[in-house]
Amino acid sequence: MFEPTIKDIAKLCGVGVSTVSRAINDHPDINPETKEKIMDTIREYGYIPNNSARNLKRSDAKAIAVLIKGIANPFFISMIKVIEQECKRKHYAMELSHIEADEDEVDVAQKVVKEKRLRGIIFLGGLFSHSDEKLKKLSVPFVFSTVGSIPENISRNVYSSISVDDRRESAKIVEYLISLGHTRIAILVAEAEEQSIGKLRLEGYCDALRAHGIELNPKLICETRDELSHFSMENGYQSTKKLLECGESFTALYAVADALAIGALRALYEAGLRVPEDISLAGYDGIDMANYTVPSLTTMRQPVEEMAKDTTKLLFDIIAGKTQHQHIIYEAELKIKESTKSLHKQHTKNL
Amino acid sequence: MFEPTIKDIAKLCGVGVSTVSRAINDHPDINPETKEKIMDTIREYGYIPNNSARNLKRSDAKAIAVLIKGIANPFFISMIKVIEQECKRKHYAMELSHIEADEDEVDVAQKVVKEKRLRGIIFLGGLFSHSDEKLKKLSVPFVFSTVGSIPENISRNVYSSISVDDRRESAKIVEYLISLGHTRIAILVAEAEEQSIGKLRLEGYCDALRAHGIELNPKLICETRDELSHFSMENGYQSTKKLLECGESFTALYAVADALAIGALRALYEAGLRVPEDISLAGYDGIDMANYTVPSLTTMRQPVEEMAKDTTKLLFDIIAGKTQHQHIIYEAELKIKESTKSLHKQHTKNL
DNA sequence: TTGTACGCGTTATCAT
DNA sequence: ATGATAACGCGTACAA
Repeated sequence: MFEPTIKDIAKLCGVGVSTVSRAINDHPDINPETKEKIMDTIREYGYIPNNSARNLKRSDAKAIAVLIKGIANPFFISMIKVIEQECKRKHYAMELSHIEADEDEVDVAQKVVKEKRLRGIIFLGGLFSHSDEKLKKLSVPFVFSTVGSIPENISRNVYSSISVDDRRESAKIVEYLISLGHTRIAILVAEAEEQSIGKLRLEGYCDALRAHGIELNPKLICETRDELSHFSMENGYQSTKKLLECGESFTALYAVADALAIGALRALYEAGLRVPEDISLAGYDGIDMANYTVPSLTTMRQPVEEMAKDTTKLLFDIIAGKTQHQHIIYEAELKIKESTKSLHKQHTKNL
Repeated sequence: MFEPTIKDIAKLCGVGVSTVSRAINDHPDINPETKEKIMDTIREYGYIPNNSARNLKRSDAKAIAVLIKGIANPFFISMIKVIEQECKRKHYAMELSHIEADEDEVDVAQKVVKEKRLRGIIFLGGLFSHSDEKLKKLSVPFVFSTVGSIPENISRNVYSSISVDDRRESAKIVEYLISLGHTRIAILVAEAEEQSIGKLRLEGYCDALRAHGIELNPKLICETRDELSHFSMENGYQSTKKLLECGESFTALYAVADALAIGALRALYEAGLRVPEDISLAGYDGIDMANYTVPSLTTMRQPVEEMAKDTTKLLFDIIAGKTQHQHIIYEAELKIKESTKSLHKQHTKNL
């Protein structure tokens, strides 16, 4: 297969390479006829400009990159869609790139920037415990957006961030359970490592109990199995079974992710327990599916679309020099659905 | 911010550029001491090789690309994971790229190949109605893998494909419903355009009914709403409501995707209909979630992991010249769960 | 073992 | 309006 270059096309048309270049890139200073002839032969021979060569020359590319850590997260999918739309509106190209779990996001970012000459970066997911020094090496502005953890040591001037305060929001939903009269509240928590979102949500749970003088019962803290992927339904299912087997009684179960809650729902059903009559169940995230389970799931909804939109807008504003770096924290929204019930008799009807 | 090039590093170390190049690329013919010194200064100055320049020189990159059309599809996520693993095992790099709905996959593929000098391509999703002529322009082998439609006009020598015969498998699950004694079987179908997977699955439904002499009732064919995204739970929910409102009676409902079925499950529940006592419900796809609904969902499971694995293996084999192009068609697996029930009284206990 | 010099395919600058 | 040519940053043949 013959792969023509710009030179070949030039020769074929009997013109210089620069003329061909002008034709390709819609430059104004070219004779329409020449251009047409060139475009014809380009089509005929199936010429495709080499992007590497282009990027090599280019110093600026009216494009941004979105770097995702953890592509399995359904949140990111919906965020990407929104970001994509926003980029289109601004006539920016969007380069999507996937970072492996063991890769360093900043390193990858640097490479991509060099390669594609981008104007900015959006980080989706991943923890962000990088040193300021390292972050400063990134020559383009970037926004760290996550439905997940809020970074510590915020370096206000080095980058922007869009996040939800997991610990605080997690406490809120536990407070809600407490307000319903629950005191024996079990928690299903995955990946409780330092700085992880699981850990943060667990801390929120502890905060809420403490604030209401409810003693922490370690037996009610169910750390999900590490072999299974975090935040999977399977994991929620298995862990709930384990929790039930241990025999400690509880009236409410809080799963730190909706996916876990959905697995839990099934496990409770199989154990003959009715939700919410026997056990109240609450999730966290606000994924679409939570609306369709039977019973539908009480959860904390993270404003994903809004966050994605603002992330993009913020990045473009920074690129345009319209604003400094910002750190925006969103509130999640308590969505009360069918899976939770008050223990106070007089309230029963309202739920 | 100073962005050093290979020349800068060379100067800094007092060596030639080729020596630096050798150091970077782990060439054997270099003095270990020189190499160490070079690597040190590289670290110190934060030098990052420019990938565009590299790709420009390179003629072959021990890498493949995965081009996804429709990133929202949860299947692809699990397929990507598997493909990624396989690539790692073979020490191949994997370039993930996302094709927009309105983009031409072959065009994108050509660009990516030129840019990255890849050895092969995996197409995930998308219809594949490209002319042979166009396909031949792709200079590297490619495998078209889909849980979805099986391409017409198979050009056996131009490319490979891995697929499931949607029409046939769809007929199977309808046959199963028929075998349970159902004759008034409604279908929830999305995106019934020509050649789409929705259409194919609908045809399978028609095939099965016809084969059993059951007359097609147009009122029981519920085309989901186009405004909503295809195959979403919301769509399944809304469409089922519409179907129920139209008043036509049926004993079984077949949703051409599990996501639709999950929405349907909720709609049926809200209408006071019990599954499977009042209505049997069947899905298609075999997504993870189908196991956790209450009741769990009878569905046709597509062997996603296996397909992904074989897709990768096939591509590597073709690259290595070990095999010709192949067209493999997988069977889906009927997973009988709680959502379907026999109408024959004597069988009730078995379900 | 190391350095020099060329070329990869393109765009931009400068003449013409 | 068009063509020649110099970069862009890197790998590599070849010479040393």
